[in-house]
Parts: sequence; structure tokens; C-alpha cells
Amino acid sequence: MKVRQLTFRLLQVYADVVRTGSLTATANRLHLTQPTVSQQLKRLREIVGEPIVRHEEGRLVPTEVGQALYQLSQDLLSRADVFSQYVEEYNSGGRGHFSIGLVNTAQYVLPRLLGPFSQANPQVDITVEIGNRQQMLNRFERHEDDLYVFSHPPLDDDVLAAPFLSNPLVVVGPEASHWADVNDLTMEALKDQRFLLREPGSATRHTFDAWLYSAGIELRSTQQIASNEAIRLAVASGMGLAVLSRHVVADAPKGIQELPLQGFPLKSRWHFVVRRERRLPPAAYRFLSFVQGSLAQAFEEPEGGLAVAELLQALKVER
Amino acid sequence: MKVRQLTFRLLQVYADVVRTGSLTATANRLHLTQPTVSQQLKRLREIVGEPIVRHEEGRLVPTEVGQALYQLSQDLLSRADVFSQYVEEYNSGGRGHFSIGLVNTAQYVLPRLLGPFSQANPQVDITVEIGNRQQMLNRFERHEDDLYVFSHPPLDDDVLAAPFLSNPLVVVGPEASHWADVNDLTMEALKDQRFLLREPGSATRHTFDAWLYSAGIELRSTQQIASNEAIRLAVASGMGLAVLSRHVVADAPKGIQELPLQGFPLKSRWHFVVRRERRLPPAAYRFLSFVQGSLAQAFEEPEGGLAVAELLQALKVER
DNA sequence: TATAGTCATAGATAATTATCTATGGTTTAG
DNA sequence: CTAAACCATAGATAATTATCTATGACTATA
Repeated sequence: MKVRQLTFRLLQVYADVVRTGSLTATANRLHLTQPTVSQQLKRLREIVGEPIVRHEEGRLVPTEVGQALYQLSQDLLSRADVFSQYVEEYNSGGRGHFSIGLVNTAQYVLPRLLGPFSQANPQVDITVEIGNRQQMLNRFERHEDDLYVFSHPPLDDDVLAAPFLSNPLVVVGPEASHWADVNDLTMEALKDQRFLLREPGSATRHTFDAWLYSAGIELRSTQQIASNEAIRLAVASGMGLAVLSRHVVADAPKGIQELPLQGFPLKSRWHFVVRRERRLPPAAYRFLSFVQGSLAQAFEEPEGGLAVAELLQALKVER
Repeated sequence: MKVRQLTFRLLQVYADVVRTGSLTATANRLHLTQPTVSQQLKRLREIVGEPIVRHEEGRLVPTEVGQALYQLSQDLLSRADVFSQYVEEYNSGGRGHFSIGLVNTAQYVLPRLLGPFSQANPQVDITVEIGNRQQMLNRFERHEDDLYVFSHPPLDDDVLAAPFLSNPLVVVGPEASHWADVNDLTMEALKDQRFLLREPGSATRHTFDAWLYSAGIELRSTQQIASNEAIRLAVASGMGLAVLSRHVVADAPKGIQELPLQGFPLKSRWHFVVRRERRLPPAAYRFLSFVQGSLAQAFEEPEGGLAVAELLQALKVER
């Protein structure tokens, strides 16, 4: 058999001929003329190199080889169909894979979106990458993930960013700290305190530093600690104060409390970030759509279903 | 995916691209130019409706969908190959089915040919039909079998017949019959004996009747018995004489013996008979080839490896 | 034995496919 | 930074395919 010349169309037609036992019937069913079917059949026979049907009592019945060919056709066609369905599902985003890169702090809130999405789309498999701002920027540069969450999106023409959630940064002290009761508390009053800060690559640190700079304040004593969790514990044990995302505090308030500092919370927002050029996997697209629809329920203070919708729109145009 | 437009050629090319990770390499391997492969790939992508490869570190690697497509390709191609091999085997006659219709008497000798053939070709499955001449003629008329064995082939332009074995008809009597010792025994001397004969539709009967007629002899007493075996037993028990194929006697000589009658044995021969128009299944063709090669070993008195060879030749021309 | 139904073939055409050469853009490796 | 390698696209062409209409042959049935 000349496999090379074989087409699925021929197999479709042939399978129908075997089922109906009649060229005319197949022609009608497939909206073709009878001679067309006749010729298709002839060509298939030439490809196979062996007669595949014979006349028997006015019907066309497959020969021995034809019978085997029929089974083959069924088999191949149904496999192709399964694949076809798979592609459709993939395309709708209901199936497949995407990866999302999260800045550390965002891991406190994203599960509230990822969890329900995952539940609703069990066939979608998500890789979550987590790191500080710098690490994420590196991944972003290397195009390693499909989707990112930054509070300060990298600026680039190629980058699309949609804010979706406010990320207020607050100053925290140990539980029952006397600072909590001070009125009109200012940073001036705290600048001699020891501050426990994330490493310079972190977004929280970056924002705080910028604010300090613009306020013309220099801290006396700082200590660098690499994880939000470690900072929380340190603050709770009285080692100092810290600046954290309010979401971190809300997530695990044990032993710490927010201080009512003037000028705080510092405003910042999380953004979904994608590269315009990169084709977003349908599953990621579906995730963003899902997010857009569920922001209001998931958070008190979403920042932009609208912005996410615009991002989706922009991506749709790219397709 | 537009299954309808899918071809095996595209899958072949695609599979190779995935393996090599390079259009140029595939182009060389398949003796095409690089732009050709590029275009094939493009078309396949359009058929699938989704990107199937992407560039990664200078190599082409399948996307998620592409990976699934590659697996599909492998699967489909290998299935088509298996079928292709099957067709080849079928074509060589090493596999498949044929049916052969035997006149009763021939069943005593055909096993000597069918047995070894079957052993040598275990994938060939043979249907053996047996009946008397008339029944076989009916089957022949209805084109029910691929191949027949007759001693007197039906005459028709459409019929090809090749004698392959002599089938001497002899007169038999009970063991130790006194007729056995008579010199120059003639039918005249026996005509008053009771003859146990096959029914008129049988070839043996037909031949014997014809001989009697041409010799101008009429028998006094006959009795019709439908099977050679029953006749043998009847003769052995002294109920009369009979005309049987010498092969029957040779096969089971118990209780009977051949009488040395003048003019006997009557000559007759078995023929393989096929319809010229009918396409002989390759397995049947292979059987005839096999027979042609083994006649000399199987029988002392073959009648025509030559004739069988000619028949094969004639069929070959028809193909 | 007409008649209707079914299949095969011929002839024609538009569409699609398979390929090639030439060329320009990107990426990779020195 | 340049050369080499590699891929994409354009343009051209020959071959193949998909179809159709018209017609002829065969077959079963009224």
C-alpha cells in the first residue's frame, strides 16, 4: 500500500461506502455525486493495491482486504477525532497547561484565585513559580513563564499589565505594641526603631525605600531578612518593626499588628503581566477570564476587573 | 482540526521534523528542499488550527498540542504500516482464505496436498467443500468457491482446467474373490453380477456408464449406494462388485480387492478447475504453485505439473 | 421485456498540492 | 561583529485531486 498517498478523506468515504453498501447512498449522505464516490473508491483501491469491494447481490461488500481496511479506517478516523476533540478542549482553555510566576508576597493571595479555577478546570495543570521581584524579573526576561504577577510591572512596549488587586503596605509591630495607641504616629517617631526588611530585590523593600527617600528619612537600624514569614516571627518576638503587605498580616496575624502610621498604607497594586508577543496558552487565557469574573467575590478591594478585561481584549486582538 | 484535509504524507513529514528538530535535516532525509518542508508544516498547522512547533534554542520543538500530534502521527503511521504489511502478506498468498470444492472421490487424495500446504502456511485458512459431481456443479454455477477439483471439468470458455493426477477406476470384488484369479477376465463374464454403483450424479458412475454404453453392455442387476465407503463395506461383505477409484481402494483396502478386468482401469483424471474471470485469492494461487512443486513427491502417477503450471501462467496473465 | 436503479467511465474544470528557486530575516557560534 | 546555518515567504509551475455532467453497461424487478 502506498501509505504516502493515503488521505483521511478517502478513508471517510470508504468507511461510509462499506456501511451503506452503496455508492449512490454514500454520495447522497456526503453530498457528492455518485461518480465522485466511484472514483474515490477507485483511487483508494489503487493506493491499497488490491480490490477492496466486490458486488454481491446488488450490494457492495468489502473483500477480505477491504474488511481489514474498513477496520483500519474506523480505527484511524476515531483516533483522529479524539485528537481533534483534544485540540478543541485545549483551545477553549479547558485543558492543557500554563505557568505563572508570582512575586513572593502575591503567594498570599493568589491561591484564592488559583484554587477555585483549578477546581473548576481539573484538566488544566498549572505550574506556579515563586520568587522575589528580581528572580521573577529574570524569569520574565528569559520568557520562562506564560503569566506573571508583579506589583511593579517591568516597563516595555511588549508588556501588557493589568492591575487587579490593591496591595497596601503597612508598618507592623508586635502585638500589643504601645505604638498602636499613639495618635498621629509618624515615621519621624519611628525612625530610630530597628526595621526588619526584605532584601533589596524585593518589591516591598523597593517601594518602602522609595517612600523613605521621597520623605527624606533615613533609618537608623535595619536588618535584612529574606522571607515574609521569618519577618513576621521576628516582629512578633519584638526584634523590631517591619513593612509588610497587609495581605500577609491578614493571612497570619498571630503576634503582630498593623501600626496606624501617617501616610500609610503605601499604595501599591498587583498586576497580571504578559508579553504581548507571546501567545498565551488558552488555559492561561481562560484563567484570566475566570479571574476577571471572580475578583469581586474573592476580595474586598479589587482594583480592576476592567483592566483585566482590557488585557484580555488586547490579547484577543493579537491572536 | 480539519480531519478531512489531513494526509499521511503530512504526518510523515511532521513526525520527521519532530524527530530531527530541524526543517533542513528533514528536507535532506526526505529528499525535499527546506522550503517544501516549511510549507508542509505550515499547512499542517492550519489543518490542526493550532501552533504545533516553536523555536527553542535553535531547535524546533513541539508545542503541547504538537506533542500530542506527534504521538498521534506515530500511532496512525504505524497502524497504517501494519495494514500495509498485512496486504503484502495477503498478496503473496501467505495469509488469507480460499475455498476449494471437491468431488467426493477427490477427498481421498487432496489431503495429501492440503495438509502439507496448510502446515507450511498456517496463516492461510482453507474451506473445503465436498459433494458429488452434481452438487459441485451447482456450487460451481453459483460461483461459490474459488477452486474446484473435478474429474470431468465443466466445459466453458470461462473455465480453466488443469489435470494433475490420474484417477484410475477399477472394478473391485470381495477379498479372495475367485474372479481375482481368472485370466483375461472381461466384463462380459461379469455382466450378470450385481453391481453396486454410486448415484447418477457422481462422476465415477458417469464414467462407468459411458464405458458400458460404448462397450454395448447392459448390466443385469445394480444397486445404488451413495457413498464410496458404504460401497466398500458392501463389496467386502459380498453383496456385489463395484467400480471405484483406485485411490479409494488404496486408501482403505480392507476386505476388497481390485479385479484384473480387461479394459480396466478406466482412465480418468482429476483437474483443478478455476473460472478465468474470477480473481483467484492469492492464497489459492499460492496453493496451486505449491501443488505444482509437490505433485511428484506426493503421488506416483501425477498427470501434469506442466498443466498446472500452464494454468498458473494463464491466471497470471489475467491479473 | 421494459423500467428503474446502480455502478463505471469519459471528459472537463477548478482547486489544491507538492515542489522548486530565489531571497530576506534571525539566530548561533566563532 | 561577522559568517554560517536555519527558517519563512514569495513566486512559479507541474501534478494531482475533487468534483461535476453526461453517458453507457448491467441487473433486478414489475
